[in-house]
Amino acid sequence: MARPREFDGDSILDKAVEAFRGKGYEGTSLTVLEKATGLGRASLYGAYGDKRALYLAALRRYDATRSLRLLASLNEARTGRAALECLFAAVIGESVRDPRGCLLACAASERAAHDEGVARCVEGNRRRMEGGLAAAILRGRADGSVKRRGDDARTAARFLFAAVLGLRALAKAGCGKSELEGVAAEALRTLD
Amino acid sequence: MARPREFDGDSILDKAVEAFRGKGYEGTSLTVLEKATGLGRASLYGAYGDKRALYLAALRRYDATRSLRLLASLNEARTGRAALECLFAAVIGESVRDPRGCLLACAASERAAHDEGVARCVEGNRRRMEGGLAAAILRGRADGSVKRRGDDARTAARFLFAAVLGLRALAKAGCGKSELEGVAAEALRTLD
DNA sequence: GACATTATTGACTGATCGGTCTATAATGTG
DNA sequence: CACATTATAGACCGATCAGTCAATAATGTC
Repeated sequence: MARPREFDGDSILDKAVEAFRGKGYEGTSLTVLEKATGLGRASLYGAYGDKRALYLAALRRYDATRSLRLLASLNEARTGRAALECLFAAVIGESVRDPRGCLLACAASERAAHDEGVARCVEGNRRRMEGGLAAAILRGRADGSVKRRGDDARTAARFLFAAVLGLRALAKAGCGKSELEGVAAEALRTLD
Repeated sequence: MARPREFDGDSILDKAVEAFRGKGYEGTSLTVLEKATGLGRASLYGAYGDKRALYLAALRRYDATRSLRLLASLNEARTGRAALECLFAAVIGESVRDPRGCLLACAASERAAHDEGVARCVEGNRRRMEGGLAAAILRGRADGSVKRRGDDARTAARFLFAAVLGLRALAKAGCGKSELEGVAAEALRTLD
């Protein structure tokens, strides 16, 4: 047998995520990634291949942890409507707290147009988010907390996802918490 | 007197905009910018100072032309409501046509968090857009094409701007035209 | 404990980065 | 036409980029 890895792959990816969130793909050098992860360059290359692969792995890890946690929280609230309100509140809190924003959103903006792997990851995240939001809307219709039944839940869910992305972008454009809350309230009003 | 410039500043900035839209600030080298603008490096430095200043000038130029044109078109439609519908249709067409997306949105995502000048430009654009959208909403209320009067026009306008940003982000996440149109329709429904 | 195998470290590579410098060209003024 | 001034072109700069390599360290198997 050979010498075993000295690190845990996921915790390294979590550190890489934090590094990439700071300055994006092009703006984050391997020297920075070495310092952030505490690993030598050759270890990173041995484990992930090259910078692009490391970025993709970090992106998938980010998607797997943060976005799934967001979706899981949808099932904790008492009603479908309350779940959606919680999600918007969480997104706003996050956006206000950390000006670097969502790695998936940054990846979409910076790289989706010319990196197939990033595009696929971003699209997969969108579909999963839409699915979770649609489920919450259907639950709300069933428990009476979501009155509107006019259009199909998938479109309504896609609209809410657009609102989430819009909120994140607004935060980058200097909107404060109370303004974001007003926008979220307006978006949620479409459920009435 | 001295030797005159051989180029027109604005048309150079337009070319720089196209270059930066391709790969962002960090991903666009001065060699690429030389090729895109047709100018030598020293000319670019003489005219704009450094890369960051050139980027900022290109961003302001982009804001001054494209965003103002978008706002001006708001005044051409017959009703306030029609103006807003046109604007959403224009944004969707643009997003579907060009996968690189809006330079202001990219700048916000990539650089607003650590570049004061970019942050100011992005915020200024947001305020101007919100102002234009609020005016269209008020016009719609006056001509009867916008029924809803519940909340203040500024918040409604900010919501619509978030929807525009959300649509652009959705396009990057692989949404097709018809899906974007569904989302835009949902957003405009808040005016009823 | 010798061996095969893999991880780690840190020096090293050529390429490219943003930015500068020098030499030359082009202008209006006197 | 000489001059002061500024623009242009292209060579050049040190720094940094992503990626590689050779030497060493750590493991399980036999």
